[in-house]
Amino acid sequence: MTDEVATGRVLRRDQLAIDPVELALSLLGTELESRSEQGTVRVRLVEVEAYRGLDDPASHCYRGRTPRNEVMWGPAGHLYVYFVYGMHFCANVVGLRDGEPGAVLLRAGEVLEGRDLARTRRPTARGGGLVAKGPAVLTSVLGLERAHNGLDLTDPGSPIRLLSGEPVPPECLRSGPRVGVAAAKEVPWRFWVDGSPAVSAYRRNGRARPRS
DNA sequence: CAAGGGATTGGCT
DNA sequence: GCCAATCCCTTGC
Repeated sequence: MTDEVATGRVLRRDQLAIDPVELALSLLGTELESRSEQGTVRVRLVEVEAYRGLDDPASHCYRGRTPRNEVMWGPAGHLYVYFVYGMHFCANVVGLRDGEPGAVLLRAGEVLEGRDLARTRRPTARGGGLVAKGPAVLTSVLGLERAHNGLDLTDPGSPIRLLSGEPVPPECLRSGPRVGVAAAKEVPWRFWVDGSPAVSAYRRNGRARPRS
């Protein structure tokens, strides 16, 4: 292996096999690294949302096990990728609570490495390749698609890995309702890093609202 | 097997 | 602010 880990170490499965709400918070500040023939893109995660299995009407696995949500039943630390709106992919890190399915949607990140490749993969995104703002932009920038579903992020040899990154100062942590979720819209399971340019605009009723 | 709608985005009004 | 793009999964008949 000639690769070098850019920042921190690859996270272990036992660090991820926790309640998705807790996992969501702990994923802020970690880094997701994608390596391919095209090159490497590495992002610092700054916005995530928890989806917690059988109790959560907004979760994909709320109604039980199906072919699509299979990966959400574990093991933890694997990548759950799904296709939405006929054109976008979204990516999650699988977490568990007492053996119940769950996952954390990755909504946004700051591009730390591979800006040019990021821009090539998502030319229309604003930010000139420096930010991945929105879950579908994030997957595009990292080159994630259907084939990556189920991939183990804790395997050091995996093309997609989760790295420990730098801790986020506690005073920068924020939480609020999840974006674009019709069910359980008051549940504050969206977590983000205050002040990051990559974080989505606050939304209500599924639409963007101007900042006051 | 048909139909509804979705954890979105970017462009246009 | 509004809406089209565009596929697939899930549900229900």
